[in-house]
Amino acid sequence: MTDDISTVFAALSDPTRRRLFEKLLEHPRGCTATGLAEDAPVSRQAIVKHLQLLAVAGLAVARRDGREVRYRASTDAAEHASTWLSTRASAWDRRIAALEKSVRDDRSSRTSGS
Amino acid sequence: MTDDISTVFAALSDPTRRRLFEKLLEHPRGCTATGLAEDAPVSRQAIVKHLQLLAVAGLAVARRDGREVRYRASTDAAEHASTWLSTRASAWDRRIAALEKSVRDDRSSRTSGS
DNA sequence: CTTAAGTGCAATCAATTAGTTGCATGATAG
DNA sequence: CTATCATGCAACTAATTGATTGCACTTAAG
Repeated sequence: MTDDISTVFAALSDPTRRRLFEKLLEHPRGCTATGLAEDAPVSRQAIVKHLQLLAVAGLAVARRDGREVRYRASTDAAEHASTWLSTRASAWDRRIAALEKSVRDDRSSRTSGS
Repeated sequence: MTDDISTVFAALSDPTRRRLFEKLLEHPRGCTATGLAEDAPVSRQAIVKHLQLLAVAGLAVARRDGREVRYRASTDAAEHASTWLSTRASAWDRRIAALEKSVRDDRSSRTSGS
């Protein structure tokens, strides 16, 4: 799972982490782990680990500011993953269309041949 | 993780599963677990479990055909996840633009006020 | 300086997960 | 019918993961 896109999908597969990511998206100035832990049902340490995972995945960036660490969202990885998905979805659509066309062609050639 | 989109991201977070998904995308007619296991480094049972996870996530559909079960790709879940990501990425872009604008406005008002 | 707030590190724990193996079941070709 | 091929089911293992707790470190505030 040391793969690049694997870490992005893994990070997003956890609801707590998705909620954190969305919290970060709402606050362009960034959030601290302690602040986020205040209205979360889990401990600060759990939040910290989630934020670090988001950072490793490229979905968040950490920056030290005095005695606090502010995490802010980063959308490059999200866009990359989104593209990965939509590329494959449309490749599938093309293949399905080609398959249906070949079925039609096959049927019409057999019809004309008989 | 019983969440809907969680299962999609979790399914895609595993490289073996992504490779299977891409194999399915290449074969509109579908593949069997046994066939896929032939050129995979893991056992048939491992493949079956991965395919079942893909199916639960909505990335694949299983259909019985005689004594074999053919799995074929399904892109609804992929498109849903892709949209989830791109929606948030663009929301972030809007917020950043608004923040930068407010910073500009604040600076110009202070400049004109002094 | 002393205190308190925010963070970092490490050990621990329960649950989940990717993988294996062995055997049972079901459908098809001779 | 029988042999065979593709699945299905179940038990088991090792590694990973989400979460906790306790304590040490650093920075700002009184």
